[in-house]
This record gives sequence, C-alpha cells and structure tokens, in this order.
Amino acid sequence: MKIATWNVNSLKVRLPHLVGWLGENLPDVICLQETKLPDDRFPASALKEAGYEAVWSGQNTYNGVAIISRHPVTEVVAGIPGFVDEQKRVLAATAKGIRIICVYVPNGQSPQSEKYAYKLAWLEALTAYVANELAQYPELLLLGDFNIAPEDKDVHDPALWMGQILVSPPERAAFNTLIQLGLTDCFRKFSQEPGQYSWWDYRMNAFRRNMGMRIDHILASEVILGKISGCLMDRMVRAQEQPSDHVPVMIF
DNA sequence: ATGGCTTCATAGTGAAGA
Repeated sequence: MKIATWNVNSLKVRLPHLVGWLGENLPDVICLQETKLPDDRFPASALKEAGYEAVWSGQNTYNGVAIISRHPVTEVVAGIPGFVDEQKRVLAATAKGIRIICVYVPNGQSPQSEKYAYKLAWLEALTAYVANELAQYPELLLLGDFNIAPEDKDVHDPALWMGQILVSPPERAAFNTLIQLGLTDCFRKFSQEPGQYSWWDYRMNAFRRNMGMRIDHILASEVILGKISGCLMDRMVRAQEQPSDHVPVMIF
C-alpha cells in the first residue's frame, strides 16, 4: 500500500502535475489540500481516466480537500461533525479497511490574529473528532497539511521563526495532543534527520537554498504503523515547472 | 528585511498563503 498527501495549491493549475505523479508513483490513495475549486468544477473525469475515483469537499478560491483512490471509498464524511465551519478543510473516508482523515489545518496568519485563535479552536475540535474515530477504527491515518512544524529540526532557521505561526508553543502542544491519542508521525519513525522539508516559500529561491519547513504529515495509528516500511517527502516535485510550494508525503 | 512569489480575484491602496 502507498498512501500520500499533497497540498497542490490549486488543483486547476496542478492537475497535470497530479496526473503525472499518479502515473509515476501509482499510490493507492492520495489526499489533496487547497484544491481551491467549487464542487461542480472538480476534475473527476480526468482522474477517472487516470484510473482513480475521488471524493471531494471544495469551495471557490480557498481551502478544499479531496481523497483520490484506486479502490472504492465508503463512509465519506466532510467537515468535523458538530463543529460549524464554512471552510472546507476536512474529509474522511474508508478505503481498503483504513480510515483516512484528510486535513488542511488553518494557517493562523499571525499569533495576534483572529485566524490564530480559530486555528487553535479548530485543532481542539479535530482532536475530539479523531479520538472518536480512533475508537471506531483501529486502522486510521490522519494526514494532510498541518501548518505546524513539530520540532525545531523541522525548521530551516528556528531563531528566525521563534514566536511565529507554524512553530509557536500552543500549535506544537496541539500537535502533541493529537500524537498522544495514539498516533505516530510516520516520517520520524524512520528518520531523525533535520533539514527534511515538505514546503518551501516561493520567494527568495527558498527551495534552492533548502529554506523550508516540514509541515505536511502522515500520522498513523499503531496498527497501521506496524505495516509500513517507509515515509518520504518527494522533494523533486518542487523542482518541476510551476510547482506547488508543497511536495507530496508518502508512506509505503 | 513582514518583502521577496503564486494563486485567485477584480480592475484596489488587493488578499491570503506559510
């Protein structure tokens, strides 16, 4: 099994990249974030031609998530049940017996912003939801763009980022609370290397200089963790023409 | 150094992302 996540930063722009990546990697499932498409413009037929079915929850301009699978998906749930939110950031489905929860965690903008308070409240609601899902589904993956770098070694310049979004102690505490539900950061199961990133700013030649952050994650329940043999960030995707600023993360 | 790019939006003194 190969399962991946990728913030595509506009599925309209990145559809050719996605179809190419599917053909080269043949994942069983890939979760997408920032599709930025209303539901009636989701490219379901192009993905069907590539051999994948899809479920999606989108909106115009911002946010938007999707789960794309070579296998049938069932039990599709959009959003966090009981948490009122117009922003399309969560989609859950079951494929091959695995509960897959695709998330696009709010960015937060700045610690002083209302969007930051929304991010923390959103993460609290997500935590309660995932706890409930874990009780029902021992085989569970929580994956997507978390907009949190868990540790300083996931940040190119921790001193520069100190006190800012993506690294602030409340965000990291929220991430650790998710971990403590019984989930493991798959990348860190296999590697303790610093400087391994999933996102690089479009500006300042950040990718060439490896000035990035590891903010896209795949968190696995114990049962799943025992079945996987690796986790990687496909950083070469960032060197393509007109790339997303994020690259795919994949377990296998 | 709060920008530098990219996207989607509108035609802004743009907004938002990370």
